[in-house]
Amino acid sequence: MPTSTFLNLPEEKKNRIIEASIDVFSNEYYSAIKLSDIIRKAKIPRGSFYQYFEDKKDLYHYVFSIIVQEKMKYIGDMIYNPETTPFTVLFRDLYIKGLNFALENPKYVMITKNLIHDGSGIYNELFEDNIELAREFYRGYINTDKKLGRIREDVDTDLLVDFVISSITNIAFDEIRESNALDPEKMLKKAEGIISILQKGIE
Amino acid sequence: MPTSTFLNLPEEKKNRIIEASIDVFSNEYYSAIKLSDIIRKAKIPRGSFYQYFEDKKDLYHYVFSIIVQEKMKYIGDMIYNPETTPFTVLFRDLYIKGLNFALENPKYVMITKNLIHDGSGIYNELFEDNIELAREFYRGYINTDKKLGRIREDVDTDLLVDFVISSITNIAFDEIRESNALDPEKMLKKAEGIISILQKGIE
DNA sequence: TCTATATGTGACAAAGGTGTCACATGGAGG
DNA sequence: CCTCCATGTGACACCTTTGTCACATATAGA
Repeated sequence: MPTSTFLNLPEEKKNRIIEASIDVFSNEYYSAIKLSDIIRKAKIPRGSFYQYFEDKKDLYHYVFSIIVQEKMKYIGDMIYNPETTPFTVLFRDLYIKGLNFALENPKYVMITKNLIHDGSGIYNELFEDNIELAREFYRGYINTDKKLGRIREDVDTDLLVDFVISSITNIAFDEIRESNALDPEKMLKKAEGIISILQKGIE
Repeated sequence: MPTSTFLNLPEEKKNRIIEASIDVFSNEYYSAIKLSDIIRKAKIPRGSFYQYFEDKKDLYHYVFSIIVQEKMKYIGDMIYNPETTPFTVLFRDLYIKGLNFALENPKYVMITKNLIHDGSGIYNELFEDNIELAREFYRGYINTDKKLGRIREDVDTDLLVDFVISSITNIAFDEIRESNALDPEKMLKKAEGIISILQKGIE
């Protein structure tokens, strides 16, 4: 948690620090991030930083929470009735929504990517809870679909959940790994292909 | 590439260095690996190391190539006729084979995991070519299956290939992330679930 | 104006790693 | 027994980063 000293800072200075952090975070994976770079970019003295945050991790948690909030705000207005909305439709809409958010905030995508591709375990620290929530969320829709006969009863719910989460995560990263940018059309096509396989199988 | 000095070393000493490297590589992601640790474990003087290898990356490439060779030897005897072997069967067998290799060599799994979860780009450096080969390999089977009517013509081949590769990779890592060990039964069940979804879809 | 408290500042010690180099050792051949 | 070359050795100089601390500055209230 940032100190109250930080929170009371003039907006301009706070933003300078947050922007600099986002910049650096999006260019380096977590373990490789150097406070010195952030301090230089934000143009604050070293001593000041330690008056605002405990250390790198503290800063990271804070900045990341800002990003999560923004994404929540963005996705938040999607409320579907499980009874009337099949899981595949929800998945598709959520995917497109996430895709748009990613396109509007490419740096956030890079940050998440750099976070996942870090060996230090910070990823689990930040995501464990969120992922469990997401799982729960999807499980509800899948189970409703099963009851309504929209999904075969013998499909393993947890497996499907994992599959969906990992697909949604990986499409963007594969895309970035290959071209270092997001091509929305390509990604959408990919997502639709996966949904189609999901629905009908390959046989 | 190791120097000839290294290659001419008595087996015992060479192995000590390789074993120490494997040990360290399996406990740290690439960027966090310290030569000092390897040197200490292998009980060789610092100066000697630099007589054998250029640097950490040189050593890593070498040790990794040994692992790849071993895996090739292990998997190598699987030759199937695409005409008579459906893709799903191949996939399943290959998966089980890979699973057994992983169970027999847990350290190698950790090394690969630490490699993937590293932000430095070493992963692409080591794998790019291999992955393209694997893609080509799968594509052949899928296309044959399409011709023989075993897979729907409108399934996107490249997508299916990516999907299969990422599944095969991720099952093990998900498993490790959760329990830090491999539970073969669980993993096999998961793979079969995915194959079943692949075949019939969820509807 | 003075004082107390909060905040700003950057030099610095400490930590921890890397690659090198001058010197040591060993064995083969004259 | 001597020489030469390959190999062994570890102290060390160098670099980079971190977190701290003594001191500077600003602001508000007495």
